Amino acid sequence: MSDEIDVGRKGEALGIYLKSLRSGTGLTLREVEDATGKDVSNAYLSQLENGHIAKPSPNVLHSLASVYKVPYAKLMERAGYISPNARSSNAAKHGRAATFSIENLTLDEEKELLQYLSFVRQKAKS
Amino acid sequence: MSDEIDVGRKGEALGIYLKSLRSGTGLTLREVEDATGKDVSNAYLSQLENGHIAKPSPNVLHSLASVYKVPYAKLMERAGYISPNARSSNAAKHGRAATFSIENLTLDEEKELLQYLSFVRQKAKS
DNA sequence: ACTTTTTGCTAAAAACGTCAAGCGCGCTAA
DNA sequence: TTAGCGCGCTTGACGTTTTTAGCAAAAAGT
Repeated sequence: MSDEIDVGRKGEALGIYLKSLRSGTGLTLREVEDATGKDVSNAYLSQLENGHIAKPSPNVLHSLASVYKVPYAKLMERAGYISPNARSSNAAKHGRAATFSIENLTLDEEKELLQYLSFVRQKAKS
Repeated sequence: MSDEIDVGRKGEALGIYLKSLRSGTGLTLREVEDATGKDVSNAYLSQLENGHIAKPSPNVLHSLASVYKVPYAKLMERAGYISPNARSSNAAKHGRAATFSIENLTLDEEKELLQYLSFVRQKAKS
């Protein structure tokens, strides 16, 4: 269909956002690579910023989010992992069986989880 | 498009749990396959995690339980083999600060939370 | 000027997760 | 029994992500 070198399109929004974040800090690609502890290579980050990757893995997004100091969920949203107004058709609650594997949480994990939950629910309101 | 996730239905709870367990260890599908001694193929594990398998065989669950170092009965329970209340005291498995107020989660919220937890845990490694 | 280093970037290969197709085994019905 | 269906499970792909190795141009020394 149509042409060929139609860059990203999907990852374009994410890419531009990432690029703006980086230039906001003045860091180079390799400096960001180091800042993530080699979690994200400079080459890969370049592909990311230019929209060549549609859906980077959440791990990558998490690393970048902490480097740029933006909420992880924001990057997740731009990458299309969570729909901005994902009020699930499935409004049914099943409160009782929520005794999930959310035992064995560290304090930090619990904190981050609740933070993330509030984000999700805030989204759902809209 | 359409990252709609209404798959499985039955194996959904088990699948998400398995997925969170795996990314908790940072292993890949093929690495888990090797870890089980080729007991569980990577493709099958993928189907498992995505809820495409209603009732995996107990020996598969047993292999995975030993790889992930979780009680075998727990996986059996999630797979629907044994009733949830047929377990010993729920007092404290690991004594962590685990109080989590997730009484009224929707199914989708619960799913997203567990996924997010996976990422957090994988990130926290090393 | 001429090196040397650093920057952003890219092509190719590797690794990843998942899908499609099929095999095998237990079931159920006649 | 035998024929068929259903479903767990494997194998072999396919498309995407991520790594590796390096490129040309700009920057910085000398």
